[in-house]
Amino acid sequence: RGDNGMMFPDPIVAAGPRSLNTKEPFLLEQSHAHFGTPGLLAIPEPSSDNEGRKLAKKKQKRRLSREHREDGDDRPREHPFIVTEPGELARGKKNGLDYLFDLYEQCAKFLDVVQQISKERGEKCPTKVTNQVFRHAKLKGASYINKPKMRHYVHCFALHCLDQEKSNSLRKAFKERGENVGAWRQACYYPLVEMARANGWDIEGVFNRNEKLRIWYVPTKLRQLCHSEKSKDSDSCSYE
Amino acid sequence: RGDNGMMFPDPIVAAGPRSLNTKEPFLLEQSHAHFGTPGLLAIPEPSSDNEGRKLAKKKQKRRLSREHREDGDDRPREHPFIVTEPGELARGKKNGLDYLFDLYEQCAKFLDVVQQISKERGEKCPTKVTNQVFRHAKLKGASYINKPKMRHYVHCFALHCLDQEKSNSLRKAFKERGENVGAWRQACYYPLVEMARANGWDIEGVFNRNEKLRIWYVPTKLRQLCHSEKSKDSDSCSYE
DNA sequence: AACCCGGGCGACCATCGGACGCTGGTGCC
DNA sequence: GGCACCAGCGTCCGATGGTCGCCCGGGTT
Repeated sequence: RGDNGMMFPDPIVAAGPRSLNTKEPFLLEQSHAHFGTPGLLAIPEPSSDNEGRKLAKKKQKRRLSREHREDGDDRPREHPFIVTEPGELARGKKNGLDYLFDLYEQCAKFLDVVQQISKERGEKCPTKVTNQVFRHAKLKGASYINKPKMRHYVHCFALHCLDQEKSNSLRKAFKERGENVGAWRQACYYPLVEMARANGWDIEGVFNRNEKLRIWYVPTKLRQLCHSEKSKDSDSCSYE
Repeated sequence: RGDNGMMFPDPIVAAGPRSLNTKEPFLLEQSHAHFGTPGLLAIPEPSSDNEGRKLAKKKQKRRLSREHREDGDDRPREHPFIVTEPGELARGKKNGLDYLFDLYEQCAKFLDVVQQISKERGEKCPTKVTNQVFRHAKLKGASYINKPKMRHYVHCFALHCLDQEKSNSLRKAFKERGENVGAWRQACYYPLVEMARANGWDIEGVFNRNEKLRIWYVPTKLRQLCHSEKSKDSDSCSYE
């Protein structure tokens, strides 16, 4: 279970020092100034502004941003994932699946931090990995984490959490066959659908019952897959 | 506890038959045509369109809508609430607080229906009273239910759920003093803040632990109130 | 009838969850 | 070096939660 050695290539600083981080309010002083008697109702903090958000000049058709990238922060994209078996380090300019799954753990940690902060500030406390968490991760320098990527592989991580055994053998099989990441990713759906079937088709519940999965939204595709399989089942024994 | 007699004026049809409801897909046929082997992945239902949504020509600056209301559906606004004591029927063109609280029960029933439907369709299942629920209520003819109103009085309903006793006496007191609804509404915050204090300031938890409250979002104002009261507390015994 | 108080709820807004597809990195020949 | 493949993730989109304040109903004078 303790598979968190230094087997990962990328700059995993995981919530490193509050580096290049402009304007983090971070528990800005704001109490200490209680107003009059009905002060209970005189709520201050009008612009609590959850962690540095953008909102700056966003309507200027950011169409152009792609071409010339004037500024110097031109981060190269992450290396693509390849199918690796458990414990295997990816060779060349690739990332392995252990690293992929570690990203999910990192997100969980970022969520913890965000929850802590929002609790201290008396704000709504997220129970899932939300935009806010991705924003926070980026702010803390984990620029290699982003929403589309994490959402893309959620169900793969789900299989990894729910049936380590099956997940591992699937990885091995697909690696041997020389399949690409896309194929492996697709294949991860099937065992999960079976798991849902065994649990009365309550895929939401399957996620929620698992400590690490609870914080991830059930992917639409997986939910739909479960739904159509369920319909297929009840079709064959029609008029139940 | 069984305060659901026919003491309410409005047309409570509550979730009537699937009436004037254009294009309800409702479990549209879509299996039966399993594609090739990887057919499990060929998900149809591209436009599931959760219950009749509007989206029609919305960007035509509906600024003008208020003036002339051309069409005939000019529904008059609901009668204002007045402070009534438990069991008291409001006189004149007013609505009483028992009726207000009944509205919350009706929303709960609408949520049930929406959950049932979304489960049948294999869609995301709401756990709270969302926009979708309000939309459904309107669709079913409960046009007297609307989001701003329900959100406005949530904390009053919360007090009613969590401490019937205190809620009742507050109503009596404010009625006697001839206070208006706004004043009563404001007063409802204080007992709730005390309840939060007694529960480690976890107002979210207080809501979630109550069967009927669980489905309502904690109002921002209440959360902020709890937060500033908590800070006030820890201030006085500084450096704890 | 005229006035003013107070509150119902239409309409708006920032942000959210979700998804597509362009761009360009990568390995192979 | 050139090319074809494929996947990372910037960017967009409809819908959401949340709120403000306009408009007008209603009681009073």
